[in-house]
Amino acid sequence: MKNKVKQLRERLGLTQEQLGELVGASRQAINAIETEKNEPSIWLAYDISRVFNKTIENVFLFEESERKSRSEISRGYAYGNKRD
Amino acid sequence: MKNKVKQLRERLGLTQEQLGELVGASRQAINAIETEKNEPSIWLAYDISRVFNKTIENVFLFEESERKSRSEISRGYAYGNKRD
DNA sequence: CCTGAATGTAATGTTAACCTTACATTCATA
DNA sequence: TATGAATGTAAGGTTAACATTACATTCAGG
Repeated sequence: MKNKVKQLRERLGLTQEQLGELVGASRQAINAIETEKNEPSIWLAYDISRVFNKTIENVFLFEESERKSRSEISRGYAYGNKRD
Repeated sequence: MKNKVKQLRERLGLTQEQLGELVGASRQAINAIETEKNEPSIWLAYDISRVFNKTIENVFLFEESERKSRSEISRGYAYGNKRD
């Protein structure tokens, strides 16, 4: 899954290890996400996005990404729904 | 993790099974999320939120939730960051 | 060129989110 | 009250996201 973690981390002058400490994850877990080898758990995605003061959707780019091991999923069932 | 899936699903008149079909998950997976037995993967959380035309953070309530098996994590490192 | 810090990656093990199957319970309605 | 649909839940299996440890590579400073 594409994401902006590396870019945002470097903007804050953090190493992978420092970011890992901030979110309670290992350096390797951060690295695997940045290099798109792993997809983060929802909590790790949330914690990372909080470090950057962004939403999950603004750090992890679902639209531009491909799902690893599943086929096509319908999008936008509630297209008329105007609530956030 | 607390979430609004049941409430939003019923608002659309969907069954757990129908929502599962829309997002490519089993009925039991939807049920486990609604009853807070499982935390969704990031993709399942995303797909569910798209059905409801909402953001992940508006369907899954991290702030009000407790993490299942981890301790305290620092929040808001980049507190001065005004970008979304 | 050294040297250390940062990064990339591999191996191995654990755990939880999924799956399928199956059965019990709740609930609306005929 | 019967009956079917929806929901809740349990058991057993698979898989991927983690952890830890270890080693190789890259890169900036002295």
